[in-house]
Amino acid sequence: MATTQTELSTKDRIFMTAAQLFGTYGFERVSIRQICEEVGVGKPTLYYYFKDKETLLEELIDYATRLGQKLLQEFLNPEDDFHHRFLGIIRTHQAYVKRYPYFIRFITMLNLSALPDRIRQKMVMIHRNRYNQTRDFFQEGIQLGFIPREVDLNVLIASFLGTINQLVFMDIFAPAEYQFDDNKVQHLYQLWTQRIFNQS
Amino acid sequence: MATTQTELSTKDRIFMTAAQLFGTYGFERVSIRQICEEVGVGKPTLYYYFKDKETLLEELIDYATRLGQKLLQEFLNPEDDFHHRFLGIIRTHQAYVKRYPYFIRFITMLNLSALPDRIRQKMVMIHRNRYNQTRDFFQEGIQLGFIPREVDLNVLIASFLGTINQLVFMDIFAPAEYQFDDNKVQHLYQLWTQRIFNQS
Amino acid sequence: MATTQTELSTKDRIFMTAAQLFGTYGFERVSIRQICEEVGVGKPTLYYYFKDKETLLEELIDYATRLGQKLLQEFLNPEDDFHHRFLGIIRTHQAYVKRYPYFIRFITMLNLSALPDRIRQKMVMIHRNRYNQTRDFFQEGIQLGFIPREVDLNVLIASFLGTINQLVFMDIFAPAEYQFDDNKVQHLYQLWTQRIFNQS
Amino acid sequence: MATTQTELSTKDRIFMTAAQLFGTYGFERVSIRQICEEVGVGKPTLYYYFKDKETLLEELIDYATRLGQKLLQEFLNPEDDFHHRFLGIIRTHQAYVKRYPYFIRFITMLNLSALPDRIRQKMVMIHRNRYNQTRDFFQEGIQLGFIPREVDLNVLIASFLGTINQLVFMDIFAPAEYQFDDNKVQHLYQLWTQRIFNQS
DNA sequence: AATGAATGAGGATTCATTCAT
DNA sequence: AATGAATGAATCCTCATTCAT
Repeated sequence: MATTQTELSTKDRIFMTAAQLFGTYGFERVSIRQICEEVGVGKPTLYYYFKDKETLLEELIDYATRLGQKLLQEFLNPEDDFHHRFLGIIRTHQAYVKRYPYFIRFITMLNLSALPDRIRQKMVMIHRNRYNQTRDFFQEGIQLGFIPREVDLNVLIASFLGTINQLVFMDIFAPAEYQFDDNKVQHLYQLWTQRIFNQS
Repeated sequence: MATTQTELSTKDRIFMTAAQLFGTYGFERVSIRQICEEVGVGKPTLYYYFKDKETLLEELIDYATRLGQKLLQEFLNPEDDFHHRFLGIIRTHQAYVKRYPYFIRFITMLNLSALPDRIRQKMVMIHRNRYNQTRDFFQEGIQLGFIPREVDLNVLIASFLGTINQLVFMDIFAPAEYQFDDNKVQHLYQLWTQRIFNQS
Repeated sequence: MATTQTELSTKDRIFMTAAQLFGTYGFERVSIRQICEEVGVGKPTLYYYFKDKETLLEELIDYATRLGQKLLQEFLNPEDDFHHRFLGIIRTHQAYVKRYPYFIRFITMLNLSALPDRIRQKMVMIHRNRYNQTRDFFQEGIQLGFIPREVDLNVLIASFLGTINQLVFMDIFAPAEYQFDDNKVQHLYQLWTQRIFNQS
Repeated sequence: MATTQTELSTKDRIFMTAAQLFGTYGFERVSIRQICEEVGVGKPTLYYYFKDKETLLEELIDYATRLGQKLLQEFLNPEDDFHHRFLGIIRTHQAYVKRYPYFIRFITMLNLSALPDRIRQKMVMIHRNRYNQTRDFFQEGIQLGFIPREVDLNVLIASFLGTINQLVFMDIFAPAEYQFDDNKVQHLYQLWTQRIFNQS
């Protein structure tokens, strides 16, 4: 019995369905029953693979995080110059939106306040890491002279992360009107390199 | 028995407590029982004032929206020049964070995907309005020559809204580290006026 | 609307039904649903009166304990002489069996090993208290010269408590054959006073 | 690979683990999963050896019963005189407690009321047999003149069985304080031979 | 002799909501 | 304006058990 590439194991089907449903309706509004019905298995099957609902969510978050890291490795070459790496970061996010629409939706729609405590703290850590990585990157930009010293670092980070988040959000939210496409990537890149960063 | 300014009616106590709890734990994770226990009334009392949980949420959203509109009127003088109005918009958001921390928390933390349909559509409208208002404002900026024509309007809007959202989010979320204070307002204003907008 | 003496409140009906069912099938084998169906109320009604299943059990134990204490006060006059008090203790147990057959069954059939931890510890305390009270009583008997000094106190206590327990158990268990009746009380009393205790 | 005396077959390991767990937590509170995890095998393995949970329990009971019978044969010599046989019966129980603490715990803690019907009836038979054997023994004692005729036979049986049960219970339950040791055996024997039985 | 994967039935508990008072 | 008592429907989760391998 040959298994084609697109045939998913029961566990993976549960995984994907959960990502989709959590991303669509939110963690609280999706019941175990709903997931199992969608997948076409009994509830105990889900519990065979995942300790509980919270753990399922946690594994999804870990998976989504790993996806992001892989993309980052793909698009961010440490040996590139500052501008190229900046572009790489933007492209990473765009690629996430385009390649894994379910997972970006899932992770974007996760509302901190509506999560169990343990998960909430995990998400806090993830946000913090992203913030710190961005800070380190921009600090290097300052030292390299690409970023004017009078610009407030925190405001700059908020501007970058906020903008990316917003573009992702709009793509997810109203894809008919606002695609996070190459055009947007280019314009965003130009806005920063030609306006915000110093011209060498 | 005199009623001092700080004594709230039962209805208002329910209202405020709900805002606080929804903002802290999310709509789904707060039960009617929890609200009533916090307020110290029986559940039928809540239902005396609000048709159901959804309606309570809706009224909270309306109220939060009205708060925002009032602040906008206070900080945005239509007769001011473009730059001042731009600053006014930033200040409106900052004022919201500082004056009504419960409500900004409540409205920011509302997860689009986790809401009942009717409410969800209401939120969609609110987001859309905010987007359109921002677009109109920037279009005026383009016509007035403050904004370079080669900048993509959608990217610009995403940059502005996303940045503001991010600053609000950080203030709510890690107030010890990232206050949305006057300093941030100034730096954000300078970033846009000195870098992004054209220098006249 | 006159309420006769035998009409029980919903809470009391739940209480009594639970005692009966727990006594008959054991704590674990009785479901909340079963209790509610028997009483004719919905499950949330039970939870309105009792925090959870464990608490219901605990309140039943407390109630059964209080019943026993009341009976002890009725049958054990501290001013009586040693022999009469000894008889009083036996009579207390007999009265429990006859007056509150549901509760004696309930409390007798509670198996230590099959209980939630907290309840288990509570039962341990109850057993210990009963043991200590019996020990104090017999120690007085030793000092008064009714009990020969060469008898081991622990063995004596075990003999007394064990015998009483066995008589109760048999009455509950095979009431058709072994009633814990006045006849049994008399014979037990005579066995101890004429054989085990010293003859003055 | 040599199998030493202490290495148990998988079936025996399941058997012993079940005895221990049932004795500790009660039949109902121990799940098949728990047993299998403790033993380190999958659930189907258990079902390979035992038809179902009820059967497992039944086999355990049979085994425990056989253990008791063997001990009885060891300690009760039919050719001994009445007093020695009486001592033998006490010693049998003591030996059970000391040699097979798991099984005595298991069998003592089995709650009649909380068992499946078939098992319950089996236990009823076991209790009844024990009662009848004790009755036969004491009846012989009456005929032999060791037991005064005015003593009620049922009360006497209840006294003996109840006392033994209580001593076992205390040993199981609070082994630090009340060991069913040789000292207890001696004192119990003396209490009956010197006080309750006739002095020849 | 043993297992990974699956299931139907049922467990305790909580939800938003309502009725009579 | 407020409450005590009650409910149907849903929640997450676990149970004993089985099938194909």
